[in-house]
Amino acid sequence: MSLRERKAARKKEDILRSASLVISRQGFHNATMEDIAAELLMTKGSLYYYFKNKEELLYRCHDLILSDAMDKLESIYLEKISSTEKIKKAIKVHLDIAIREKEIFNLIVKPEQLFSEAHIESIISKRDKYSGIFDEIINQGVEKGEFIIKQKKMARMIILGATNWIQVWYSPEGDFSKEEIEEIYAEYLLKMLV
Amino acid sequence: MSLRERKAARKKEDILRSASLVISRQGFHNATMEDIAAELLMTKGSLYYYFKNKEELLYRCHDLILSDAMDKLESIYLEKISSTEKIKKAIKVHLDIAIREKEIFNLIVKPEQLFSEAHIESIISKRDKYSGIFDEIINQGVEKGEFIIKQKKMARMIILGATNWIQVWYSPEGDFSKEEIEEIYAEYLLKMLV
Amino acid sequence: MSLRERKAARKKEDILRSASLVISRQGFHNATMEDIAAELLMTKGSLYYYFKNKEELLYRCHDLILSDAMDKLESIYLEKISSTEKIKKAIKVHLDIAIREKEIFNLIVKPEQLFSEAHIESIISKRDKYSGIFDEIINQGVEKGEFIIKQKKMARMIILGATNWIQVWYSPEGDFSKEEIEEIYAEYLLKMLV
Amino acid sequence: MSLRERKAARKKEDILRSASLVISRQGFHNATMEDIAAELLMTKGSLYYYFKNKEELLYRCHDLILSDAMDKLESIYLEKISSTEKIKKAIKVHLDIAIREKEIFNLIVKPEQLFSEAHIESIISKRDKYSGIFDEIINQGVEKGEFIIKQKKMARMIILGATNWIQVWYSPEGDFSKEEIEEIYAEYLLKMLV
DNA sequence: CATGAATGAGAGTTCATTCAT
DNA sequence: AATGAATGAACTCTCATTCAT
Repeated sequence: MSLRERKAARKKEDILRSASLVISRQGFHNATMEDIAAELLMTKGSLYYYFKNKEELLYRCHDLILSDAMDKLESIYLEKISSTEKIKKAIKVHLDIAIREKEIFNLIVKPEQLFSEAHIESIISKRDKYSGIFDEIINQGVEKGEFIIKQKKMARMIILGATNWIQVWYSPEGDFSKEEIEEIYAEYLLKMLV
Repeated sequence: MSLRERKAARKKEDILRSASLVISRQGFHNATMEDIAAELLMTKGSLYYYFKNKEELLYRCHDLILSDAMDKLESIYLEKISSTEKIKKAIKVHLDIAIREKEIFNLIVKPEQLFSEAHIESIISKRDKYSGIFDEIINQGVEKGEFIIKQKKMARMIILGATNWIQVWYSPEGDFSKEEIEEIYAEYLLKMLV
Repeated sequence: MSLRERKAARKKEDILRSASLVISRQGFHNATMEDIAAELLMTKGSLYYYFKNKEELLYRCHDLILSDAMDKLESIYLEKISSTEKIKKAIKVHLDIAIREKEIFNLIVKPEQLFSEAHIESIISKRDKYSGIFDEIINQGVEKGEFIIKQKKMARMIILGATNWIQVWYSPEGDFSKEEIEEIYAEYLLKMLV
Repeated sequence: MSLRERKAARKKEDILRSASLVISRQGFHNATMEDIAAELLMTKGSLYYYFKNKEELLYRCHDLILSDAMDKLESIYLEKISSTEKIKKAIKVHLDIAIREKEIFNLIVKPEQLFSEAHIESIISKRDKYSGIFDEIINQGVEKGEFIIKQKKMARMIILGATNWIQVWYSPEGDFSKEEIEEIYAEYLLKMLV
């Protein structure tokens, strides 16, 4: 990759970061291209130099965060620790991202309302892959006898639902630190599995 | 209430129902005033006779559903049954509404993005009141020794998060009936409390 | 048709007329929706109440003029006169329209550049039908021995080309009146056929 | 002319050729500076080194082709052949260019829509000069008794109109070869003059 | 010389809202 | 009470043009 290309790649990332920020603040539907550009002191026209349209930009945004989440989750999955530890760590990581990227994470919820067919498939498949790791961890735990749960899919849904919800109420100024919250969530959700 | 007023009240309800329907189908951001009117074979201009603007309409819509949920929840709260039974019933009722009114329920999640300051306070207070009943049920359970849980608020958050999330994946064509799902959810979430 | 509908139909026609005018003045590519609306003292948004988008509006515009031309041409075709008279009259009518609706007539030339697949077929078929009447007149003339020409299609092309071209140079202030020009064109082009 | 200047001149020609190509393919209104540059594997910014803006480029493009046509037409005019032969040759040459440079030739039709006042005069004067040669040929033919036609200007208009029109329908895959078409056109249009 | 990047004006389109009838 | 019609602001997107490097 040449210097030029690296610069362009960096700029693209900057834009995605800016987009994430604006979206987190205003929600996607209220985030205009102008807003996103303004955040970077650019003009909206310039965005189109890097992304062919708004959907593409949003898609990349979404993809970036989901990929990042995937990486973290996968490396937990590969660790040599008990399933109990794995699910706890997974919950914490998921909470962490859900707090940081709240709006983007919401895109994962209803991609149909925002993305056209061109992207929807890829998004859903990535989302399923992500959930799949949770399933795997739960499966292993059940096999090893660490977890006692019959409806494994449902348990995963409960876990993801509960953790995603955190965006709604979490505030850095709250009574508990992020770490404390993560610890409690992990502990409580684990009670459900054992 | 005069006949005329009763007629108008009835019409307002019709509109709210129609709005709920359209919003559930398309999401709010994709539900135009025209869509809502069309559902009732009206024209969008007429809606403004009953509601002063779109936000007002959406607010009433939201309010209606939340009030309905409140009523159901309160009557459960007042029943003479164990806290365990109460929380189970509450979870089931909440799931029921979340499934039926998925899009409207989303409004509860982030009212700031849609509602202006005129309504936001009322919405949040109603939402808090609703959550408060869950808190009460949990509190009573703990006091009576039915539940063993320290972070009661957090537990409530987990319960509401998990149940709200159901809209994302529930489909009438799925492997489980709505009743089965409700049963499993109630059972699993209860494990967390005891 | 109710009064309302008649009014709306009339308005649509007004818009088409306005569009024709603006297009004649500025060419389609330079005719914006705003220009067209301004001609009628409307705002561009209103146009969308009557036509779903610019292409649709342009298509209707084009269709109106071509249909009108068709009617005139067909009635000439059905007259009980010699082929010589018919082709003369046809040429005059065509010149007449070409002068009046110069830009719109140009649409007939290159529909591909402006219309999407939704309309292109209908346009081409109408255009072909129009040319077809010229062909018929020529055919009949040849059969009856009035015309002596081998390449009938080519002759038709020459006639239409020559007459369409008139938009380029005709001016009401020129040396000849429109009627004189039509007479001369008809006479000269006829020489080619006999 | 220095080496540098010669190089620049050559490049300018390349650009004009490329522009002609792109315009022929897409029409001017759909031919962007980017398209033209891409054809030469350049970036659009570079075009501005050679031409001060798009209009200038288009003007030169147009000028090049018209000058070329002029040259060919003039040399025919100077040949020692009958007026009949001259007009035939002129028609064929004109058809040839009209087919090859269809879109550019269209510019000749309505320069007002594309060119600003800075160029319009020069374009019209060149166009008139071009037409003037046709007039001259016709004049000579009439003087020599080869042609019998009163409205000479009108006859020239018919000829140019008919021949320009060929762009609309000519296709290399058609029933007739280009040469056959040219022959027929020349023959038929001549019938009008004699 | 050439390019990558940025700009800004303007286009088409959507939609909540208003209002005379 | 209801509607048809009109409006205007906001949005996405395009593209000729500029300019530092």
